[in-house]
Amino acid sequence: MKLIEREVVTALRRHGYKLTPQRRLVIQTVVSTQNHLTPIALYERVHQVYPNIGLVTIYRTLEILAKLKLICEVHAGGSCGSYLLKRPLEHHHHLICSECGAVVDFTGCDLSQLEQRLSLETGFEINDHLLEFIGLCQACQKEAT
Amino acid sequence: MKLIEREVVTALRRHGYKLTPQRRLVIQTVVSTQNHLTPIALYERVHQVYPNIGLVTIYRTLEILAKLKLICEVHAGGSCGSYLLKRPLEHHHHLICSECGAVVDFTGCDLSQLEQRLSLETGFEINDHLLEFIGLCQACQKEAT
DNA sequence: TATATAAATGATAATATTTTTCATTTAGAA
DNA sequence: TTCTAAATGAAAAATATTATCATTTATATA
Repeated sequence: MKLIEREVVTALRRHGYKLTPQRRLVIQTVVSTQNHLTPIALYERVHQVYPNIGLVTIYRTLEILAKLKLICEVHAGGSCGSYLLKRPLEHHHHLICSECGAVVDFTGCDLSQLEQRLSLETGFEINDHLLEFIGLCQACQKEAT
Repeated sequence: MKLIEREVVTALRRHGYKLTPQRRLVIQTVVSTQNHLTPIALYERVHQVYPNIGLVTIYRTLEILAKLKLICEVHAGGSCGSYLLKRPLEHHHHLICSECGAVVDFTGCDLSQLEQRLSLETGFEINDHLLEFIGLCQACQKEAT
């Protein structure tokens, strides 16, 4: 089992959730893809290994993983409602390929200065932000030629 | 008619779309709110003035306005599928109140340096980005006390 | 290891959202 | 004013998500 998979499993159990074969499979599938997946895409993959699984179980598992902040939702390029493993641990953002859905994480974007400026200018109490870049990954650039 | 409303109307006609009373009302409604609106919220408002309008017309009008880039979609804080007038003209971003849905536009965030860095590091060809801040507007902060 | 129990599952139905279809109406050009 | 392509609204269809509930199962504990 991958280290990161074990971390997810551990987090689940620490919060009192049972580790069923279905959940294990969903986690394995999410861990082993770099792409963002919709619940249905995830279902299709898991279904091939475990044909008896219900789509509801996917939704429920995603809900738990989201609550525990083990996955992130992506939005850019019409991808709302797609999820992606949150490769721990720090605050990070995503660079998304509009063609194949591959996601690269990045850190080191300091928005705090901007945040402070906006707070001052608008009086908002800023709690969170959403930053995504969208483009073509190297592989998809080559294919496009 | 507000200046900005006229601009939207003009853009519609320039692209060969007819200006129906329904479309005019949808536009008026979008122009006159600072909040982001779901198709259904928009429908409810327009419906009060024009009870005969169909929800489909809302969807179709939003589709056109989005295609002409006259409105923006917002995402942060579970607001996917909500729209907002694109107050012209420059590239800008949004600061969204999670309580009341009010949106404040801001410019002057230069991501191009970061974009360049990411391009170099990852080989991505970056085409677009999504940046939103979410928080509480002044009014909602006061109410919360 | 066997048992008890609360939690999880999957089938089904219910809800919600968005799109399609199509007959009728209408904006705007001629 | 007339004509025609475009737009509308009603209805149905397609999608996506959530709720209900009887059955099964993971796991704590005897």
